[in-house]
Amino acid sequence: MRAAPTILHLDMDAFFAAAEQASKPSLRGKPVIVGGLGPRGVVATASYEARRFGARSAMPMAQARRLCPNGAYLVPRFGFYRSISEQVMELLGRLSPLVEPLSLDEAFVDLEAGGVAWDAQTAREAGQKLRADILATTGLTGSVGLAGSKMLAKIASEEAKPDGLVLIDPGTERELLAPMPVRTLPGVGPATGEHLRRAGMTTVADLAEAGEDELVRLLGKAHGASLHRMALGLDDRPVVAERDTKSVSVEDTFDVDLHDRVRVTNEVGRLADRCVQRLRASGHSGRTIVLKVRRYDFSTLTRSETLRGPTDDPAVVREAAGRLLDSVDTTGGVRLLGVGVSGLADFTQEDLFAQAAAGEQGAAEEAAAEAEADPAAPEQPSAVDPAERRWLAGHDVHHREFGPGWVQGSGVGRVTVRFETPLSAVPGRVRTFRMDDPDLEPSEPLPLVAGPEEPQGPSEPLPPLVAGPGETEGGGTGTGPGATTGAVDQASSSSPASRPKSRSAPGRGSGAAMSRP
DNA sequence: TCTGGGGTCCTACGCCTT
DNA sequence: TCTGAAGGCGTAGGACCC
Repeated sequence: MRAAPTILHLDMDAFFAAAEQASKPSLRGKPVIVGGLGPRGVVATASYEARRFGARSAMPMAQARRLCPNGAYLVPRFGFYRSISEQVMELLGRLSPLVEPLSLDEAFVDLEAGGVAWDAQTAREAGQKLRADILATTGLTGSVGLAGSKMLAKIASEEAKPDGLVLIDPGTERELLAPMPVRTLPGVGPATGEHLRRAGMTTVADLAEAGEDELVRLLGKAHGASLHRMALGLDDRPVVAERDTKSVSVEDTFDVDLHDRVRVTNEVGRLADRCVQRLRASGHSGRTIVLKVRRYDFSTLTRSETLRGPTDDPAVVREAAGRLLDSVDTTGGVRLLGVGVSGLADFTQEDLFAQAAAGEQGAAEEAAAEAEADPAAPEQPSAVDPAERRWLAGHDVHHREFGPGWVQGSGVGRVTVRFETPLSAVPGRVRTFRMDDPDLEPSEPLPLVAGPEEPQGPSEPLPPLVAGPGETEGGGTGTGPGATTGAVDQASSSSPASRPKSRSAPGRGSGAAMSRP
């Protein structure tokens, strides 16, 4: 196989954290951790500075705080990240009609289909231009992998991180893959990795040598066969521009386990309503209702029910979810509940039987439920006082007197704001206000880079502020109940050039198969 | 002070139909 | 008419990914 390396994989570097650093000059060069800040939150993204302390994605937030006590801890702002992602995807769309987004910060592009690359040289040029365009448009860096297949392009972009480009020369794939750990291959997670390790296979070469039959015996037909092909460097999966949604679901983990059955029932109803809202927003209806329950001991079970026809009726979904809940024992406590709909259709085929079952509860109840459903709630599942909910760590605000800034911390009736914008040359000043200060309002994120005709942001620190009661220089009100972020000023800065992420030695120095420009 | 949220895919099993 | 095989469907759970 000597396919030209015209499959491009783009991976934005520490995307959420990098976006926050670009948005907040005072956080640049400092450890930033984005994720759930509740007692059961986990890390979504850690900046490279934070990774030097050991913070990693999917790590419990409490553990990250122990490892990196001086980091800045922020809640995700998905709307903000989505707007940046759209800019990036638009740049990818200029390269080819075949763009396959994997998430907000990752995508495959078939450069050959777009006619912008046909060999290693032209692919490399397209990749370099893309990285420059992304930096100019968003102010953020992305890493690019180029290879003849999706699997290898992804491995290449991983090797390129951060802020690099790696191209895998055709014909070198097997030699390159051989010494790599089995976990390098897509589809090999902790469980499969351990399974293979017990069978004596730790490298990709071990998988290739084991043969397809042995892998099928160990892992099953589909997984075993595909893994063997991957181990040989064979991957002919095409770049697919559009994928149909298969299911829609919502779930909440509660800060404290729920024991009250009535509360559990109410939460399931609330989740069902939220699920239907998203189902409708996506233009779908669905036949199969799924209830997910994670119990106090982290054991998870699902129950599902398939209706006679697809529905997007909240009352029908609520009823089905309620019936499913009836078959689940929740004594002992529930830490997570979820409601999903699968078996999607593009239209609503009214299920007369289900409608009839809904009975007279009908419209009034539905209207009440929809009114209750809080569109702002999804990113903040736990019930908090509305006055506090407005001041989530990291979110943008505007003060009538002091201008734009962001919430550095909140708690005990106060909110601490740092007044700076993405274009500020130096970190801005910090000031603390009462949570109900009428001059302070939430605001939309500001652009990360100056547009051609946009006015520059303050290039100097804001004028000295008269120190008022509660003013802090040190940052967040990280103590007391409800505190949502920690101070960052004491954090040691780190070199942006550092490469904190551990890199697998195999593959590097195993011949010149990979090349960084 | 362990372990989020939103997905996809695969496997296994029982039941039902052909 | 009975029986067994094959296959589709519904259900439940596990693994993986970002």
